[in-house]
Amino acid sequence: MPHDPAFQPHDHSRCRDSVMASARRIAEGEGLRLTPIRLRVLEILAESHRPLGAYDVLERLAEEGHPRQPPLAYRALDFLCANGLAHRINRLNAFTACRAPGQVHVPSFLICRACGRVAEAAAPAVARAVERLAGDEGFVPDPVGVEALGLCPLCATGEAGEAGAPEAAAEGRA
Amino acid sequence: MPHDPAFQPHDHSRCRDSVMASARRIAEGEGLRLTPIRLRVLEILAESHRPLGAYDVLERLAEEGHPRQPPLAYRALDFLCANGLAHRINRLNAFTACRAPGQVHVPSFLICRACGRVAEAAAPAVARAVERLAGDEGFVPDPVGVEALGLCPLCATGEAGEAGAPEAAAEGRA
DNA sequence: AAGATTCACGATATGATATAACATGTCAAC
DNA sequence: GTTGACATGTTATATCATATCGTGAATCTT
Repeated sequence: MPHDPAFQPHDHSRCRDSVMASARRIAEGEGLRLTPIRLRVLEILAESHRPLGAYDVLERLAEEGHPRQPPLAYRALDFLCANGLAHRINRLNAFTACRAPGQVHVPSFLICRACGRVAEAAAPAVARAVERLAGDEGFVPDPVGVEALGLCPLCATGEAGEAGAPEAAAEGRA
Repeated sequence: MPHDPAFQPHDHSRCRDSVMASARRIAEGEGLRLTPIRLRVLEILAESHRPLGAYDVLERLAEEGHPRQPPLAYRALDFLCANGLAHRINRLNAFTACRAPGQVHVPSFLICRACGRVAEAAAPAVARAVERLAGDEGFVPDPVGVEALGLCPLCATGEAGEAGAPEAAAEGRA
């Protein structure tokens, strides 16, 4: 049972640092321009295992002295998503840092509807199942991920209280 | 190769009628109140194989003399979705009539990014793959469907022109 | 180094999607 | 015929996203 760190207590600063290090490495390799704002936005996303809305990100930026203008956040988020450093979760209109940049290209998400945390996983079996389904219809699918709502291990067992884990209040959108 | 009707030329009035008949049957069976507005909204959705935004629906209602107030559309859409007569496609912020009400409870969608048409299919293999993935994490998923973007048979082969099928202009959002 | 090019960012405005809140109407049960 | 449940009317606002144009900094070219 390889519990995803997102659903276990752990040291956030470590996974944030790991995300940032990967991002820098990848940006270097691909010649991406990781400007201060883009870096900071990625860091903001990486500091939480809960997806953040564009306006949540904007709010943080504003607190740090940036102008409170939506394009500021959307541009950075679009850039990060386009380059595989972050993902958009349509179901939530929200964004999350990619936890395995450069590796997982078609992420699936497990979204806890109680505490809001999200785990990212490669799900080749899901993609295969979709391709089989699509093939029957003559449909040619782009790479497919899935956004699965449900209960994370902590909330399912009530260990952490379903209303939200201790870190909930401090960590982004409820 | 059981091509989905959504991706083949066919008589829309027939599938609309079939959807409406099923809806009435189900509503009767479950004691749902299919009011005129709800019926009309379902019919509007059923007349197209392209999903419609809430404001598209609202526009049609307005043309028919209803007030142009968002809650009018959202209430009907929410009702239809809650009772399995329509589905929301998060990826598009749009709605589509359920093509198999009472049968498919966890629909997957094949969304053509060229012509905008959407086919609905049961995809138990997808759900199983997600459940397996989730199980590894101790995550308990709600029933899962997938919203797969790609090219439908017509657009993939260029048979119908990728800019949109003949019916495109007449039928809802581009 | 000067000029050209590219692209990130600043700034304003607006568009698109969705819901809160409260009032009114309708119908059926009792 | 009153009550209660629920659908709808109405106003206002919240939330999410993009168009557009100007400015400035970095890089490229010569």
